[in-house]
Amino acid sequence: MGEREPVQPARSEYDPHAIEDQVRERWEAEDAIETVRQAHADDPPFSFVDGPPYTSGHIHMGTAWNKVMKDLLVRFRRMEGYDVRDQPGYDMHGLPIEVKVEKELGIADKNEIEDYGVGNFVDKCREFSTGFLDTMNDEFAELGVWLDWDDPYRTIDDTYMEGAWWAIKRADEQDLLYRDNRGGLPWCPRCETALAQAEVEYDDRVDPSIYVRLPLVDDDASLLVWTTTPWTLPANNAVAAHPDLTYARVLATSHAGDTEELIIEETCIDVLDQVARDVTVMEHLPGTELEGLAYEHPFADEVPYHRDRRTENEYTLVLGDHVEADRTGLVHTATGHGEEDYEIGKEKDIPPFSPVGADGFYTDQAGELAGLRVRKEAGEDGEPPEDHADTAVIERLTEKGLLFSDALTDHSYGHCWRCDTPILYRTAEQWFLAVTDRKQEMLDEIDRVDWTPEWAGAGRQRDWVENVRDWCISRQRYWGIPIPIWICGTCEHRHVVDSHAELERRSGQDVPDLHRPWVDEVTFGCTADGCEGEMERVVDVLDVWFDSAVASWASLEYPRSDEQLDDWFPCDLIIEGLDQTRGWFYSQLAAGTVAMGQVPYEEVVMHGFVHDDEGRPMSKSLGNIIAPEDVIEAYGVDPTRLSLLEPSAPWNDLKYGEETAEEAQRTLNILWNVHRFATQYMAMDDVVAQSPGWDADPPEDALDRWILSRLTATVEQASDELHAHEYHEAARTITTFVLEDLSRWYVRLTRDRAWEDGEAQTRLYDVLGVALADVARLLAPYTPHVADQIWRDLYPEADTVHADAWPEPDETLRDTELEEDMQLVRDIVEATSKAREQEKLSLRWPVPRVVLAGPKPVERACETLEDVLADQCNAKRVEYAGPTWEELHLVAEPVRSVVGPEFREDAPAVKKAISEADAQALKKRVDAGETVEIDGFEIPPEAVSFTTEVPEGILGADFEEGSVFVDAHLEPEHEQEGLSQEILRRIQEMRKRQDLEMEAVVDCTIGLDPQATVARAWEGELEDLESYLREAIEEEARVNLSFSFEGVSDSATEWEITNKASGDEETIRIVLHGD
RNA sequence: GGGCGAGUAGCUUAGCCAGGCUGGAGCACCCGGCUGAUAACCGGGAGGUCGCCGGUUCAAAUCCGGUCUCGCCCA
Repeated sequence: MGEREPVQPARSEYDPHAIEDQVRERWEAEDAIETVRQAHADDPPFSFVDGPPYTSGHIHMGTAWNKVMKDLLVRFRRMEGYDVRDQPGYDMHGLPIEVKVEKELGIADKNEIEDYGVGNFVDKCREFSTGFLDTMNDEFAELGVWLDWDDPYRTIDDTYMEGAWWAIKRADEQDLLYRDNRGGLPWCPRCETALAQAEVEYDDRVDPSIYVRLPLVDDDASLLVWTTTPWTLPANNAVAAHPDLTYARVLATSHAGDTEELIIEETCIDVLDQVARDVTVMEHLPGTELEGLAYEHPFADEVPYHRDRRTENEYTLVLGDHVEADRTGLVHTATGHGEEDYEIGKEKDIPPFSPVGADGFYTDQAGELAGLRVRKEAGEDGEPPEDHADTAVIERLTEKGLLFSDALTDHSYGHCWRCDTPILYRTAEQWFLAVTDRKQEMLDEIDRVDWTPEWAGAGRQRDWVENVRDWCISRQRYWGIPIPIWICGTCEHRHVVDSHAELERRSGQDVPDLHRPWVDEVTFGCTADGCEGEMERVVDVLDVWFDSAVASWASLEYPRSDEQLDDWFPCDLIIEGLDQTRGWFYSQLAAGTVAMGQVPYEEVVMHGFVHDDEGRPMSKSLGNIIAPEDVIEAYGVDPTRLSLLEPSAPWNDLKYGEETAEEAQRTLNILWNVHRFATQYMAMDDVVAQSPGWDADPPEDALDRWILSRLTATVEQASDELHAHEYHEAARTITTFVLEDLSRWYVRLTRDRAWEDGEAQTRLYDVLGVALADVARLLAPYTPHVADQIWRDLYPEADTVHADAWPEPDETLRDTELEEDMQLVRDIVEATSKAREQEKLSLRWPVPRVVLAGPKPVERACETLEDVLADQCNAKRVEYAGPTWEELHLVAEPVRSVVGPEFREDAPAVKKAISEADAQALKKRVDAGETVEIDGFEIPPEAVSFTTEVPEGILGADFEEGSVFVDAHLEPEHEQEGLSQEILRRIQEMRKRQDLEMEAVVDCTIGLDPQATVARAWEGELEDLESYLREAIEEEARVNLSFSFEGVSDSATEWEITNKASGDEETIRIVLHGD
C-alpha cells in the first residue's frame, strides 16, 4: 500500500447493481485480475482444471452454480497463497453441435450433409461453437467468475487434438486399441453413428409387448419368448435359458382360442394367466435339459440367411447366466442386436446377424422384408405405425399362428442423448479401447483420489468402473477429432499418427487443418516393412467424450510442449456435477490410466443439480427454467452467487427459487448497513483505517475483546469448512457473524461511541475497521464485488481485496469464556424484553433494577458484563440473586388427585388449609418427606406441590439457564428519564422527517400544559424540568431548547406520549425550526 | 429391477457418522418494539406424526430391517 488515505464513506444504501458496475469498472481500469495473478506468481502451484462445458447453448443455472463454485475455490486458494491455474475450457466438437447445426441448416440426414459438403458443414460447426464460446465467456464473466477468459483451452485446436492423438497412440503401443465387428452396439439411426453407453439416455415409452411361439423341431411343444422389439425377430438366431432354472411343459389356450403345448420357466407360469386360459402343467424340466433343442426359425421363409445353419448352436436353445426368471424365462436372442445377445453369441459361436442398415431400415439381407422401417422417430410412441417393421412382423406372425399374445407395454427405453431418436442395437465395425484390461488399475486409482462427498468415489465411481466395458471410441460423424489411425490398402497394416508434425513429415505435404475433410485426403506410404502400399485414414472421428478425457494434459499443450506439464499435471482439483460419474470423472480416469498410467486428478468435488423450488429438474417442457441473467438483473450478481452457495451442501441438489436470491440480498444489505455506519463516521473524522488484522494486544473493553474473539472464531471455522468443501457451512458461518454478532450486537451496543470523541471512539473505529476488513476478505470468494467495495472504502489506496491474503486467526484474541458470558448476557437481555413486554414497558423507560436467578455461570456473566447488562436492560442496577430469588412468593398448592381420594368429604377443607399455610415452612418439611399436620389433618408430602408467584410490580421471564425479574416500580427519577427519552425520540424523528443534516444544530420549542402529567413528574417545578430536559436532550438531539406553556404555533407537531409511571396519556407539541 | 444420494415447521435447512437435556436456525405469518445503520432493523408468538412400518435399546430424527416418494446413474 502506498500513502495511506482516509476511509471513504460508503454509498448510503446497498444497491448491488451500482456497486457491481463500479467495482467492475475499477477491475478493468487497473487490470485487477493481472494484479492478483502477479501477487501469487511465485507461490506454490495449485492446479485446477475446468471441466469444459459444451459450446452448444447459453449457460443455465446448473452451469452457473458449477462455475461459481469453481470461482469460489480459485479465489480462496489464491488468497491462501497459491499460484492457481485458472484456465477455463470448452468442449467444442461432437454430436450436440452437429445436431444443432443440422437444424440451423435444415438438414435431416447424413446424405444431405455430404451434398452440402463436409468442409462447409465442418466450417459451420466451427463457427457455431466458437460463436457460443464467446457468448458463454461473457455469460460466465457476468457472474463475476475470474477465469482466464482470453485464453480458454479449446478442444478444436491442433495442440489440443494432438493430446488426444497421442493418447490413442499410447493405447496402441500397449495393445489396448482394437477393431471389432460387434453386435449390439447402441446406434442412433438418425445420426447414423454408434454411441457410447454413456450417450444413451433412458426414458419411459410405450412399445409392443408380444409373446411368440417358436415351434421345436421334432417335438410338439414350442418355446415361448417375449419381446418389446418385434423387428429384431427376423434377426433371431438363438433362444437362451438359465441352466439353474426349472422349466415346465404346459398346455395353454390363448385368448384367440388356440391350445398349444409351451415351454416356459415354472415360476413364470403366472404370466400366462394374463395371456392365456386353461393352463395345465404337464412336466417339469431343468434348464440344462433344454440345451441344444432346435426350433424352426419364424422368418425362415422371408429371410434367406436363416435357411442355412452356419454353426451348431444357431437356432437352438443355449444356456446363459444372464437369463432371469422374468416374463417367460426364455430369451429371444439376436446376436447382432443386443449387447448380452452378442456376448452369448460370441461364447456359443453364433455369428452376429443384423439385417439393419445405418439409417435404421432393413437391408437386402432381410429378404422379403427389405426396405421396411425399423427405426422410430423421436417422440413416436405406442401402437407401431403402419409402415413400421413391427407391424409387418406382427402381421406375419399372426398369419403363421406363432403370435401367442399381442399387447403394449410401458417401459424405459434408450434414446440418443442429442436428437432423442430411440436407439437401436445393430452390428457395425468399430474401434475400441480395451479399458476392461485396466479395470483393477482404475479401481486402485479411485482409492487414491480424495472424493467429496466420500460416497462419490467409494460408491458411485467404483460401481461404474466395476461394470466398465471396453470403450467404443469411433463415431461415423464429421465434427470431431479425426481418429488418427491410417490403414494400408495393400497389407492392412495400421499406423497411429500422434502429431500434426508426424503427419506432415510422413505425407510430405502441408496439412492446413487436422479436421475432416482435409485430413481425410492425407495419405502416406505404408509403414510396414517391405510394403509398398499407401495408407489411408480410417474415416471415423473420435467419441467426443474422448476430447475432454484428455484435458488434463491436452490443455497444457502436451505432448507438443512439455514446459507446463511438470507444474500442472496431475491436477489438484476438479469440481463437477454428479452426472460426471459416467462422464468426465470416468473418461479422465480411463484415458489417464491408459495414456499416463494414472488418474489425472487428485481431488474431486461432486456437486448436485439445480432443481426448481418443487425439486423437479428445470426443463423447457416443464417451463420452470430460471435463467441466471434474470436473477442477476433482479437482485445483482453477489446476491445471486450467495444464493447458490449458501442454501445447501454442494453434493445435494439445490432447490432454487428466486426468493433465495432475495434473501441473500437482504443479508448483504445488513452487511452494507454496518459498513455504511462505520465508514460514515470514520470518514467524518478523517480516520485512516487500521491495517487488516489486529496487531496490538487485545483491547481492554469487554465488547471489543468479544467481537475480536468472535471474529477469530469465524475465521477459523470458515477456513476449516472451506477446506472440507462445505461451502454452504462456511457461508453461513460468515453471514451469521455479520448478522448476529457484528450488526445485532456489537454495533447496537457501541453506536453511541461514534459520537464520543476520544479514545473510545478511536478504538471503535479500529475494531470495526478490522472486523469489516476481515469480513471483506472472508466474503471475497463468495461475493467478490461487494467485498471489494467494502475493502476499497476502508483502504482507498489499496489493491483489490482479491490480491490480499486470507485472514489468519490470531489465537491470542480468542476468549471462549467471554464468548460464553456474552451469550448468556444476550439471552438475559432477550428475556428482559420479553418480561417488559408483559406490561408494554418499552425499553426507553429505565427500571430501578433487574434481578437474575440462575446457576454460577449467570453470576459470572453478570459480574464481568454488568455494564452491558445494565445498559441493554436499561436498568439502574443488575443483581444476581443466586439459584432462586428469595423475594418470590412461594405458594403451596394441593395436589387434587391425591387429596381427593384421601380425604373424601374433607377435601375442600384440606385444600383450603394447604393453600393458606405458610408455604416456606411447609416446603421445608415436605422436602424432607415428612407428613404434616395442619388444622388437624395429616397431610402426606405427595399431596402438596409448590409454585412461585412473582410479586406485584415485578415482571418475570425465563431464559435457557435461569430467570430474570424486572422491577417495574418506577420512581420519579425513572419517570423523568423515561419522559425525556420519549421527547428526545420525537425530536429525532422530526429531524429525520425534515431531512436535517446530521450535525446541524437547530432551534426547538416544546409546548407543554403546565397542569399536565409531564410537568407533574417534576412536581410542578418547571425550572427543574427545563434544566433537566436541556441536559438530557440538547446535546444528543443537537437542538437549542425553549419551552412554551401557552401553546405553540400551528406548525407544531402533536405527539401522544404514555407516561409509563402514571399510566397517563399526554399530548406534547414540538416545533423544530430547521432551515 | 440394481447402485448411490435426499426426505426434519407452509418454504429453505442444521442435527444423523461417534443414540441421551424442552429437535436448532432463516424466510413467510401473527403480535409487539426500536429509530440519525432507518423504504432498514430488533424481540416475542404460533407452527414439527423428524416420509411410513417394524426392530435393537432404559432411551432412536440419529443404529438395524422393510417400505413409499423424489433425484442421479445403471439395466
